[in-house]
Amino acid sequence: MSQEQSPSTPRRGRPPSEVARRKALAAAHDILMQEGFGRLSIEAVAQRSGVGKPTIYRHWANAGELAMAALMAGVEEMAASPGDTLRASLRHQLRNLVRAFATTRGRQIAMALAAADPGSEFTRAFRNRVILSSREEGRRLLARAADRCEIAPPADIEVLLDMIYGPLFYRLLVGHQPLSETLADEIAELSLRALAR
Amino acid sequence: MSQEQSPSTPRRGRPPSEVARRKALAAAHDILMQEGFGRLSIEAVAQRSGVGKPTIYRHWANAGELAMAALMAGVEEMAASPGDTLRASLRHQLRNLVRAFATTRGRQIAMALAAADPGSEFTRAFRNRVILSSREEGRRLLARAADRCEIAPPADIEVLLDMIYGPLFYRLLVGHQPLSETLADEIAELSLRALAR
Amino acid sequence: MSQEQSPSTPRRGRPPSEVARRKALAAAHDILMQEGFGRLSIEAVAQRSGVGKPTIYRHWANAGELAMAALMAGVEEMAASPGDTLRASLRHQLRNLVRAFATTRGRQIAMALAAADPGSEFTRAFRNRVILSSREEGRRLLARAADRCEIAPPADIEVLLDMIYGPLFYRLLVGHQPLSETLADEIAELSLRALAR
Amino acid sequence: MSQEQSPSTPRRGRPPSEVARRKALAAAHDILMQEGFGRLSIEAVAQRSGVGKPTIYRHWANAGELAMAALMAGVEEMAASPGDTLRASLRHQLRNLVRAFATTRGRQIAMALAAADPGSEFTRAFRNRVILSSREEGRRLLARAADRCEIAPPADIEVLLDMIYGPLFYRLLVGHQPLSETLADEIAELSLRALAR
DNA sequence: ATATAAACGAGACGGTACGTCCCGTCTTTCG
DNA sequence: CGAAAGACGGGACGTACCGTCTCGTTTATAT
Repeated sequence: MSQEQSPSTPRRGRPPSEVARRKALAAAHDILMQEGFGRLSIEAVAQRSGVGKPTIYRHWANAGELAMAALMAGVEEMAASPGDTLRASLRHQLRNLVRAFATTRGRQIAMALAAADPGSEFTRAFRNRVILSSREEGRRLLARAADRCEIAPPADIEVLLDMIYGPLFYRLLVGHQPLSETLADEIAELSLRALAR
Repeated sequence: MSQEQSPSTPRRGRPPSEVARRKALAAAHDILMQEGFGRLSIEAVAQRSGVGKPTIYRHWANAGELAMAALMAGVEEMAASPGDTLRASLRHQLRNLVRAFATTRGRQIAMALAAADPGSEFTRAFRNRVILSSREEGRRLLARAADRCEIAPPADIEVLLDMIYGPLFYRLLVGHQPLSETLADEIAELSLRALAR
Repeated sequence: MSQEQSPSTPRRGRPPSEVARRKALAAAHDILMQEGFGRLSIEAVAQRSGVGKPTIYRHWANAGELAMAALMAGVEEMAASPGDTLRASLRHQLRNLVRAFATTRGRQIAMALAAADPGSEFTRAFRNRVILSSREEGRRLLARAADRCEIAPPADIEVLLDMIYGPLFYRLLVGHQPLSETLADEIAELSLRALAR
Repeated sequence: MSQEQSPSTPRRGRPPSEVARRKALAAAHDILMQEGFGRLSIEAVAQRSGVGKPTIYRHWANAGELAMAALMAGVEEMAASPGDTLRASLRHQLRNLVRAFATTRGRQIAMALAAADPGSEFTRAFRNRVILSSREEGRRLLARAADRCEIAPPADIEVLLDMIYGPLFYRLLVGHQPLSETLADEIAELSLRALAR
């Protein structure tokens, strides 16, 4: 993995393919952050990274996939949200999410998702890892709270989850209101009220 | 339609052709429905409509704006949702929305919005007319219900509105669950529970 | 009082504006001198002169004709070349021609002629007034010299004239040698030698 | 970068396709002959030849250069003009030239030259190969004749050459007289008279 | 005096072509 | 062999002008 190279002979031998892959991803990420999704082209990535276009096409089918790959790379799996009560852990998770998405990257993630071929395998992976992982974490939080008899088991947990996590993407996409900590706290509050026995 | 002339504008020269504008919009709409947002190019619209490219550019700055205009044109202002109770009228509105967005046009609307320049005047108009008009109608419904003392005045109405209308766009964009009537009904139910005094 | 009418037309309505015609010509001339023949467009002339495009098209059929008109306007009919002998008058005329064509306008004249529709009435007029008038003057000079018995009447005067005036356009168009006074003098000299009895 | 290879074979990457180049040239030539210089557009050449526009622009900077290249391609270097005397060889060469230029191609050559950027490298090459090569051949003929003591060495050979070859382009461009064999013969005759000792 | 009518400027129209960018594919050379 | 470099046929971009066509506005006669 780490092909240590002597600094005096930088271009000796053929660079490993993993290096090319990473250079392409890094260049794609830079372009996304600096110029936006609309300016991300295979051509530009090849030029900026020094990786050949055919090599890029060997890894990703089109610019959309490359964008999703670049955006996925930077996402660390959201750690389980700590907290003694459902309120506390939900608040904690939502605040993290708001912080994560109220950035340039957040906007690019939404655009990449909207532009992606909805049926593609790659899109599904991106959706699960980047968009729906928090929703699944939320499902676990609710299940644990129900186990603790902190709440009644919700009738339609899918809709409830969408009401918790949907507003974030709604605001991110539509932009009528900012992604703020208040939003996170208030969603947690209202969700709990809807679950009150 | 409106023959009113701005009194300040003397309007020299040949006036823009309403016919050309409509032909371009119709062609754009057809392409969106038949081939999708990604295939909507000014070139294709010009060819299909018989309208010259410069004329199209005189009306819209790029393909995104043209798409939004075409999608906006078909949207009739959502009529005030009837119903004696908040529950009834909210259910009615949400079912209408679900029906409206669970279509090809719905998907195209989401993609157009995601791809649009967020700061543009045109984007703002599209957002307000197509995306946020239902949200404003919901605000009116809630206000009337509070007036009738049917519910307590909600603490943070903005977040509540996002929890009502956000899930629709969340599902539309992410596609993890279908836009169904059950969703509409369940959102209405849970929202009311969160508002219970 | 004066019931005088043009015999052919009663001339109702507003007469064509001589001012507009002149403004267009002046603007065309300026563009030719400053930017060259290739940049002369009806659009640019309309913009620079403040004259409407249709008005320009009422006077000239295309940019080429307008260019020729503008170039013709500045050409004063070459006065009869003075001189006691053929040598003197030919030298005088050729020096004048060299001076006239070794300018920006000279180059534009050649380009306008090359680009013009060879069969057009306008082109013929331009050719006769701007290009061939000097050749006709040369014909007169030769005839007069023959009358004076200064030279023998040339066998093929057309070819001789082309050998006198052709080199100017050859150098103008091809640019392999400059248009200089030496050229003028040498042409006169060699022509006389060819005519020596 | 410092490891610059020998200039003979430095070529990395896919080499330019000679086939594409030739197809473009052939299409350009056809258009010139059938429709004329004014109708030669890069677009039309791309369409007719099946070569992509960017590929055409990789070879030639604009339609003018492409036209010159197409016109140059068909010109076989004028073989040395045979003949025992200067009169014979000059006559022979001029008759060939007249025949070569009294065609559609001849007219297109004149127009291409007039429209070309006079300073461009390409224009210079065209001028030398197509326009001035005959003039250089004429210089050689005259030098040889002077060596043979057939004529006196001319005082200003440049002007003499222009008087020999200028009339052809003069007639070609202005069109007041046809390019005929008589012209060729008469030019030869008059030139010799001017050179008579 | 007041129509009437022609020419005016402005400017939008359907087009053609421009020259550029990027697509995704393909050759070729090199390490 | 795999990866770089880079040309290829394509297609769309957004712009410049083309030459034509309304518009509403002068400007001159002809009623």
